[in-house]
Amino acid sequence: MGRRPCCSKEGLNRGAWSVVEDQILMDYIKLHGEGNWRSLPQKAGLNRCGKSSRLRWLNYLRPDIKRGNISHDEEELILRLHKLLGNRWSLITGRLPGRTDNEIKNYWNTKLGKRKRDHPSSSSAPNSKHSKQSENEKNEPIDELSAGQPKITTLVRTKASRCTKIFIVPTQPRDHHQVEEIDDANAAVIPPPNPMVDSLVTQKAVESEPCSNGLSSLTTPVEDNSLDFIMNLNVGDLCLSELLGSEFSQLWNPHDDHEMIEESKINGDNDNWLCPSLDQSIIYTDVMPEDWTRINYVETRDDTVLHLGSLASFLDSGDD
DNA sequence: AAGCCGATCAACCGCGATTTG
DNA sequence: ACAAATCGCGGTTGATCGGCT
Repeated sequence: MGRRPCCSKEGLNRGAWSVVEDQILMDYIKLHGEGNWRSLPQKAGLNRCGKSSRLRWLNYLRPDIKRGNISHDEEELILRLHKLLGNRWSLITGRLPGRTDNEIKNYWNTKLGKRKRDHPSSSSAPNSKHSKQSENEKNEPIDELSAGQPKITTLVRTKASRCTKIFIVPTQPRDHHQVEEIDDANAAVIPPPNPMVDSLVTQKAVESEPCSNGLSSLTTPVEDNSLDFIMNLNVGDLCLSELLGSEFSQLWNPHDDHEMIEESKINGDNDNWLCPSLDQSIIYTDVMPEDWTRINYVETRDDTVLHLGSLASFLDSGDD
């Protein structure tokens, strides 16, 4: 694929931006909007390459950028999201309105990463030029999602995939170890794109490595307790990212099962239901809304299993 | 005062992904 | 279907600053 270097032109300004350059760029974008970065500098009368202009705008000049120190809450969130997502700065930034990925990345590398180094008992490895990560550590978030949960021996990945099945636990005890297959026709999903989280974390399926909570394969019922069972729900093209873009703490709250599920039967002309906690994703299934709160595992298309309960408690807790 | 060093952060670079023609 | 153009991301660099000797 042919690809010209961005700044092949000789004589372009480089390095720090001057006040005048900033003003020119801001004025131009105010008038013409963002985009067309390659041609923007020429049209705006800037002696910069498009890439540099874009970066300057996104990381510094954008009006919605939040200035000032990272708050304690933001820091906590960064720590938790980094555990979850690894060095997916753009995703992490998506949860921190007004912050830029560059800012969060720098903050991590200089403050949080250093702190982690100083306290090696903590989970995430730093990623700094002063202390390079090993290949194994690099970009690989640490699996602490199951902290406080039944232990699952898993590898956490930040790889996009789509979920194909959801395992849920019913409110009322039903036939023990019952497995239901939902008709594909009732399993279409039309989720809107979620700009906040477009990727996800999956946990490697544990087919050959039974974990303590009893999940040993995708077809073997979970045995959290004697009343639990797995409903094998085919949700078609449900993108797992939509699930992950939702509030798991709300999705998974065993003490407050029905809170998030409102009267949301769609149109009243079919048996499909909207799960409001899934970031307005519309999920058409035969499953009654109350069952959504007990989603326990999501199996993805690449045979990985996401343990939603672990994620929920992880996102819910402020602990390390 | 001068030099060194570490911390910080804006900016650059390379590359994969996506869009466009 | 393909190539080119563009975008966006994550890793890295380098200028600057402040503290220390």
